[in-house]
Amino acid sequence: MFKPVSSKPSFMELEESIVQFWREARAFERSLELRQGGPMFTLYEGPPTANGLPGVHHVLSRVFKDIIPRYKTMKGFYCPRKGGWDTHGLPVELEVERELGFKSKADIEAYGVDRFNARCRESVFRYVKEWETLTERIGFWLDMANAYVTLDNDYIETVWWIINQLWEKGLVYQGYKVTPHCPRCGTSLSSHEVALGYRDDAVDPSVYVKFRLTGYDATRRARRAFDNSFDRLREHGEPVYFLAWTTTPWTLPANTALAVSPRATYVLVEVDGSNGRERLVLAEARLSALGKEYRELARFSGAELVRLQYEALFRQPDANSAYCVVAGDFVAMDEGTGIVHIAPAYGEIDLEVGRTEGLPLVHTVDLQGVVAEGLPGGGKFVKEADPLITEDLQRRGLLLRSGTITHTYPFCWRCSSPLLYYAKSSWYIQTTAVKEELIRGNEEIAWYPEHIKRGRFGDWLENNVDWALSRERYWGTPFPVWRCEVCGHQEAVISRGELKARPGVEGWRDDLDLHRPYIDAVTFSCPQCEGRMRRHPEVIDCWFDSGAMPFAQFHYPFENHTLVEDGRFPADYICEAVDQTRGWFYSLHAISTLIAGRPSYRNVICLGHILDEQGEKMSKSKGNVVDPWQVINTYGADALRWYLYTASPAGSARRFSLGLVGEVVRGFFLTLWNTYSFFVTYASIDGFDLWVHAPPAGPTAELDRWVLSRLNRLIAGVTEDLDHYDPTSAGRRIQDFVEELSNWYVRRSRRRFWKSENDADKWAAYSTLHQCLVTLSKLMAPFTPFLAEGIYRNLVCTWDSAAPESVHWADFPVADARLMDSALEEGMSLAMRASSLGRAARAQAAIKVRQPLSRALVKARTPTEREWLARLAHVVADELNVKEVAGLENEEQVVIWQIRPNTPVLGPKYGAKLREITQELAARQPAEVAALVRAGKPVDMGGVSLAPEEVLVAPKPQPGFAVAGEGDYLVAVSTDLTPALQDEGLARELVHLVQTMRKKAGFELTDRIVTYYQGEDTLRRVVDSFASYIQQETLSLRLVDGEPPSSAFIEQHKLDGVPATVGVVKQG
RNA sequence: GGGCCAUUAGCUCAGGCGGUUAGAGCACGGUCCUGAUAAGACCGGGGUCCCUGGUUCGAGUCCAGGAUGGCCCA
Repeated sequence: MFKPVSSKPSFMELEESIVQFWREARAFERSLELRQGGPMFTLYEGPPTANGLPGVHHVLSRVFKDIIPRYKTMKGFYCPRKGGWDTHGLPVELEVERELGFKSKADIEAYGVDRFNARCRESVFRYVKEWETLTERIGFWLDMANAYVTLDNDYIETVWWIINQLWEKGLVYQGYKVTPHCPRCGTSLSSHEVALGYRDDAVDPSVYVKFRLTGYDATRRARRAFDNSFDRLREHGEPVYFLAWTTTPWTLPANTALAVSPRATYVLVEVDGSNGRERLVLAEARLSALGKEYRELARFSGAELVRLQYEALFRQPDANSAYCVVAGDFVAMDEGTGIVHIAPAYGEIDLEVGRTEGLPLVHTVDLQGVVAEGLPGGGKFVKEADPLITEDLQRRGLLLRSGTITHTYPFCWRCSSPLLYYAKSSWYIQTTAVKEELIRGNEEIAWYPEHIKRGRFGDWLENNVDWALSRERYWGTPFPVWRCEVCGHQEAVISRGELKARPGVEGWRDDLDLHRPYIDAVTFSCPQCEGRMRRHPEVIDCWFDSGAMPFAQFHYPFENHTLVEDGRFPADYICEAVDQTRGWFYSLHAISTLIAGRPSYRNVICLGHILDEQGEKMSKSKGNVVDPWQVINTYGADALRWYLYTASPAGSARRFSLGLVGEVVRGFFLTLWNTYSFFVTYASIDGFDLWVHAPPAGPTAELDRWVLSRLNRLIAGVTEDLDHYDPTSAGRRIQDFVEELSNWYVRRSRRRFWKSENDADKWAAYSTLHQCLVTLSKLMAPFTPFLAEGIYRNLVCTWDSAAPESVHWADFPVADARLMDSALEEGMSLAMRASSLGRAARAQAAIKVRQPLSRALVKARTPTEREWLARLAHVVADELNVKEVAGLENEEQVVIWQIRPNTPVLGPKYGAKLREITQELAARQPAEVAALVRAGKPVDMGGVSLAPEEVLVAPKPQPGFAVAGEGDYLVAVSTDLTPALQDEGLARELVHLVQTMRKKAGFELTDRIVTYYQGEDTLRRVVDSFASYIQQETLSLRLVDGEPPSSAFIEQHKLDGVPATVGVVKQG
């Protein structure tokens, strides 16, 4: 019937055999086919890049992606899951560059863009086999055979279509913007890339520079208001300098303005300088920046300084432009001098100021970060030029002081070059145009954990800036805008077909790879003049690729144009780690809002990161990465999955180590497995047959009704949790149930399984346990698909040929409210507590449980509890090995309250009087004092009133009892041993001994034996009076008083001090 | 510098709306139980509930400020 189950399972072997079964049975495909026609449930796979090996953090997101569709499938949904691979982007290029030993873009050009991109294309699938193997082994059901690939021409074509749509709406523009630029990689970095490279310990120069006051811009200066500030500044002597501060001296040659806070107070001070006394202007709040003594000469508001002019630090080609002071609300008073140096080419705010003030934009550094010739440090990289520029200023007396500062500064996350904020022309998508829609759409998305919605993601949307789309690189989706080299006319191409059909097209082939350099060669005639249209050479941000996947994975709208109507858009569920808030979560949201005007996903689990044992982020550079295979090969994929689901909530960072996964196996899997193995073993021995023995009308035994009530409550709880995308709570519930099932239901039911009569009660027990285990396998199927499958197939498919062959094809259990009985559950919980306290009482009296006792008394709190106690008395009696369980009305029956003064408290308070109080207290009626104290009332002692905490009350068992209490509960066991009880104890001792010997002798569970014994009269008497009990328990056909044959397994023992020789012999 | 999250026993984590003596598992020590169990039961040691202040009759829980860590943004 059931296949035998080892009590020492190898989860690895089980899992591998199930991988095999799934392959042969096409289990995943069938699970889809069976639900075809059901409501659609869509998962979007956030595509990984296969140019590196998968780590534990990838397993984390993959198993969380897996569990929800598995659950939904069992709930009747049709859940196709299309895989995907992300293949473009700077990281890929950098990896290849490193392999080739390249140092700059020039190396790539020299090597050949075609060869370079070919290597990129190869590298992104380098580990695809490893990814596929691991994906299958961890039980992530995903259609990898039809995975989308971002480098496919079809995929690129959809991206082109999207950009064309935005182009037509006027949302794509080219603008000057200051972007974080990597001088080595030669490209701008997206904000999410910049975020990867901040360092808190960047050491940079800190220089205080003097700008010499020369005059004021009379043309634009309001005549009456401030016309005397120039004179007032000069009246104490010249020269006068504005003092500004910077950490990037290399930007000083590009300075075209100084900014002050219009509302702040500025002061003119006199200090000792390199050339004697000199006069400086700076904010009053920043006087400490001088670092030396000063004498205040005059005060000005910031507004009074506006439009004053100063001498450029370095001679510039257009030095006739005004170098003047401007007002800026951004000027802060927590660092620097309150006067901010403005270089519009090298700062975001600077550029903005330049725009509003009409300042010239001067580039003094090229895109490789090399300073222009003719300037100090000319021909050198900016960081090498910094000290040379500083020295030059020093020599010319324009430096107040210089030093270094340790602060936070961004570096290129891949090559570690310091990023330069650099104004250059770039393509943008005007996402700010749909900011309100982005925010409104976010309201429709359910985030888990919820705080991400209004917090991290919501804030990000509130602070939305236009998406910098273009990258001056090679390996990426080519930017689909062509420009006429004669008249400058520009167009965004929609598709391959449209491009091919352009008049005068050259360089086109039907099998053209749309990547660079091939697409660069495609030109066509300008529709507006005689010129030729050439493509802008940029590629696009690879985040745009990933965000385009809802459409591009189906080559929409060129194919699958019904995907919105048929439910493939939007996704019901996506899941990635929290770092994707600004990555994929955003790119998906932005693109679908721009294109479809609505969000592309309804539910998101946003995972926390995996940390190592020390709580540090796992990273290759730290070398603390745990290889998932090590975990799988030690404990199995299900153990890893279970740990990831249940150890901490999905959104929390979780510490990870091999040992923690091991605890899952020991604490949970083995408990479940042993219950399962127990069932199979005994059901097989007894010939339990569900067709014949399952009770027709459901269980009647209290224990069965109890466990089924618990089971149905579990089903309801797990369903609710999973409906709310909370596998963690669901898993913990399951864990708690398994604990109860094993340590209460099975333990309490052992007698029922072992008894020799095959009555209805026995079959009910088997049937109930079977039902629990099968239901558990279904509940656990989304969590631990292998273990669940193994248990299910053995418990169901072995006898029911009509049942689904895989648990993953089965329906998820539905809770039956009629089977839930909360009163019974509470009653049983009381029985458990009484048993636990009773055992504690026995332990206190040092009487082992094997020794029967006459009775236990239990004090309950309410009449209802007393009633339940009466009904479940047999359970408690059996558990405690007592003949009778009765209610306890009056505690004094079993307990004497001992009263002591709390001397450490009373001593300091009453001093010498304490002796008197002690005597008086001893004279009082203990029960009366105890009642007062336990009720929290003071004890009045003629003149002195003792507070409850000043009197210690300790229960002491009455002679003949042992007690244990907790809260208002109290359990007492009678410790009086009658000769009859002692004999029975001895009988049980003997049974235990024989059982142990059977085990030692290596007998099978069902072997019948003959037991020989030799000893004193006591022994003989006990064996005689308990013969049938002993025979039944030990499966002894006969109990023989006499010497065992030499073939017997024989041991000498002392049973409660009574010497005995016992032998056991197997009987055929 | 700003935002979000976290901080409870050696470790991993629970602790709806504020309520009396703050819990579980693992680990540790002891005792017991066991013919399903690699398990289980009982007892014990182990706590500044991150800190400070506030609200309240009462704060692990609410509020403010701060510290530390993680993530994100600058």
